[in-house]
Amino acid sequence: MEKEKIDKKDHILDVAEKVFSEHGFDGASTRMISGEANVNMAMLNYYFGSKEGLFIAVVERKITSFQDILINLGSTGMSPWDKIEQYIEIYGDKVVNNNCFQKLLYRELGITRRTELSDKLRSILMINVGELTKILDEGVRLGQFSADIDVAMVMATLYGTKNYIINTPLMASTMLGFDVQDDKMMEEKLKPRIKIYMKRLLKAYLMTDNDNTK
Amino acid sequence: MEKEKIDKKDHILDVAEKVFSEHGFDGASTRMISGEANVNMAMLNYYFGSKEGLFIAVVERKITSFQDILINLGSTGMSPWDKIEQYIEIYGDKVVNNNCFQKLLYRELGITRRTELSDKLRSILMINVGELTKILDEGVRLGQFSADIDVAMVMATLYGTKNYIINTPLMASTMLGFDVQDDKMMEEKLKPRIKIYMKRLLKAYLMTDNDNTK
DNA sequence: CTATATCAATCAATCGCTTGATTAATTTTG
DNA sequence: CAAAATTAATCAAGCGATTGATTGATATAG
Repeated sequence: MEKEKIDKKDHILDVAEKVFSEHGFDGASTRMISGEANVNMAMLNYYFGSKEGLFIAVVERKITSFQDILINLGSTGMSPWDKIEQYIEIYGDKVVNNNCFQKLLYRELGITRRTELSDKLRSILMINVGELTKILDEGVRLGQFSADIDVAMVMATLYGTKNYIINTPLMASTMLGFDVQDDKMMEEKLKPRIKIYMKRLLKAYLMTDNDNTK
Repeated sequence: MEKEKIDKKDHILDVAEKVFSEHGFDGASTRMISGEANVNMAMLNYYFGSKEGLFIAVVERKITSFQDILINLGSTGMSPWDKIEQYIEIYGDKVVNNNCFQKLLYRELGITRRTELSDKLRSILMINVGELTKILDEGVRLGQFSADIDVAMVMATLYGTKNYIINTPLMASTMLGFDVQDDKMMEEKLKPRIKIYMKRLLKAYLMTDNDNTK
């Protein structure tokens, strides 16, 4: 029973994650979620207290899977650039596998209100940001990266490029020429392409001397 | 009177654009909009038919201002790279001035349903995409850009980097070290920084030979 | 020049419906 | 039996939308 309870809660969270990511927090109704999960509507409140509680539970379940990805990366003996490549590898995989969560994460992060929730979401993402900053700064300090790189903007590019593809799949599919929402395509075509591209893009930017002729 | 009528509709559209971008389509209520615009709720339906009609009106009002930005760019005698630089200049300005619209545009574009609306939004954006593709292809053809660039991904980077900053201002502000939502900061610091960064980033990627050692 | 008719604009009131949440009763479990 | 889990029924609140009445300006008619 204890096991079943957990499984049931987990099942609800799976469904909620999907519905939230498809319709947004406001667009998704508790009836939608309970209906799709085949549970009574009252169970959502019974387990999670409220709709917002359910949403937070969805988010918090993912935290751990994101927290410890990059912690160890900083302490290895790799060169800064190798760390970046490794980061892109890990990040590329994570993105594809959790794209539905990523979508919901960044959509709600854009909403102006909901400060309590936004703070929680932001703190999760900031872990990755901080780790990446350290790597980039180290690269500059060691003279392996160009001295005048814009660290903050590099991260905006890394996260932004991924978000653009994940969050506006209809645009991305038209541009790329295949359906980025299709799981098979995603795994076989999108994932490697993102990785190759991001590596080349960052390598060119980080390791090219930018003469300031202007 | 005729003038006042137009101004009133325009005023409603201004308010609606702001409220929609802050709360999303579902999160914004017609009462919110009519209240903030100081008009009777029924006026929204009287003028625009429905909530969705109002939303579409907000979007369509912007179309023209986006359509003809880049049309002429393709037909000038400039080199592909100069066109790209010019594109970044124009795009950078547009972004800052219409960031609230951009936000609402991409948020709703991410929603899976709403096909009618998404199609309209997508068609607007595709105009820019097509123009930029032509420029990049031309650069490759003329041998000024590296032959193995990923055109689609370059565009995802261009649009995605901007979107990341605009759509997740709380993240971007933390990373950049100043409030990207502040109009003054936006104009004086963000705008030039985006332009400089994007030019360097694209220049490095487009004009660096990418050896495929792997 | 009045008087009448027409029309877009505006309003308060209210419609039917959905929302998130709660209740009280029932079933399941240990 | 007692506790936990589950259910159907119900709640007030808020939603988008519609209604019928009213306004004031303009056009028409006598």
